[in-house]
Amino acid sequence: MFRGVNQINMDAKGRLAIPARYREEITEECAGKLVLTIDAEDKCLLLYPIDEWEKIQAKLDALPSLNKTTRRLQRLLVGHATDVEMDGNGRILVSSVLRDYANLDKKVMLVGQGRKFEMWDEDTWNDLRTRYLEEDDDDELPEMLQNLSL
Amino acid sequence: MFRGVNQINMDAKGRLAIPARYREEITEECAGKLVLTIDAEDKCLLLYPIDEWEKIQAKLDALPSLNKTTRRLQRLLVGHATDVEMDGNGRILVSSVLRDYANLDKKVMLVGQGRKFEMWDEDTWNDLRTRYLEEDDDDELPEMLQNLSL
DNA sequence: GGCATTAGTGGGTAATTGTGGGTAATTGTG
DNA sequence: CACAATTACCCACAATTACCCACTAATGCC
Repeated sequence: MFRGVNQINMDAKGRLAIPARYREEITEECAGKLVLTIDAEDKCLLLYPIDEWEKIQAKLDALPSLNKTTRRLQRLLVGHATDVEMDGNGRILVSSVLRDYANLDKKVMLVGQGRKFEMWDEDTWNDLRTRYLEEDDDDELPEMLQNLSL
Repeated sequence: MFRGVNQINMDAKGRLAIPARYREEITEECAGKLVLTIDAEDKCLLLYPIDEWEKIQAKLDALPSLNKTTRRLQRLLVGHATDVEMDGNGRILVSSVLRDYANLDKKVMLVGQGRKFEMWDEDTWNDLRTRYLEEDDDDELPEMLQNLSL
C-alpha cells in the first residue's frame, strides 16, 4: 500500500528517482518492473507495479469494444501504458510523450495512492490540492461515505 | 484507546516527543510504527497506529476511483499520509508539508481521540475549544444523539 | 524536602539518499 | 552499413535524514 507525497526533481534526461522508502516494496512485489500511463480524467500520470497493471488491463480488455466510453478508456489507458524499470539508482525514465501530457518539467510530485502512484507537475498538484481543501462536501456525500469513520 | 490533551514543544527539526504515558501502548500495538496525515475538514493532523490506518486506507482504496468525491478524499487523506516511527527518544518527525498544513511551529497540542490522535497548533486549538464551549446545540440535535446518555 | 530516576530537549556526526553528468552500448534511421 | 540519437550503466558529489549522546527539567519516592 503506497501513500504520501514526495517532491522529486526530474533531471534533464527525464529520469525520476523513486524515493528510497518505496523501493524495497516495489522490488519485492514486481522486481522493479512498473507500468506508467496517463490518467484519463486529470492531467497526471499513473504508475503501477506490473502485476497490478495486468489486472487492470485485463478488466479493460473484458469491456465491450463497441461501446464508445469503453473504447475511449481502452485507447487512452492501454494505449499510453509504458513499461518502465528501476535502474541501479532506483530511477525510472519518463518518455517525452507522457511528460508532455502531464506537463512535467522539473519539479514533480509523486503521490502514493494505495496500489498505485500518481505523478503530477508540482504547480498543478498544488492548485488541485488548494481547490480540494476549499471544497466542502457535506451536502452531497455519496451513500458509501455516510458511515465512513476516520 | 487514547485520550487526554497534551501540550508539546516541537523542536527546530520538526521533531515531536510522544508523551511517555502513551509509548508503551504504541510500542505494543504497532512497534512504534505510526501514520500521520491531514484532516480534510479542519486544519489539524491525524496520527494513527499503522494497523488502524491500514484499515482506513483499505476502505478508501475500495471506493470507486471515477467518483469525484471519493477521489478527493483519496488524494487528500492517502496522498498526505506519511509513515513515521518513534526514534530512540520516543519522538516522531513531522514533515514540513504537514507542519505547514496545520500551522505547527513550536507549541503543539496532541489530543487523544480513541484510536487516533489529533495534532493542533496551540492557538488554533484554543480558539476552536472556546468556540465549542460558547456554542449551544440544544436546538438541532441529530436523532442519533437525542438518546445518548453520558 | 531532598535525592534518584525518568522524561523532555537540543545538537553533532555518520550514513543514506537524491541529483547530476560522463561514457558505453543499443536502437532506429538514412 | 554507417551514423545519429537515445538509453542504460556507472561514478561522484551534495543534501538530507537518522542515530547517538549529553544536558536540563520534571516527577516520584523515601
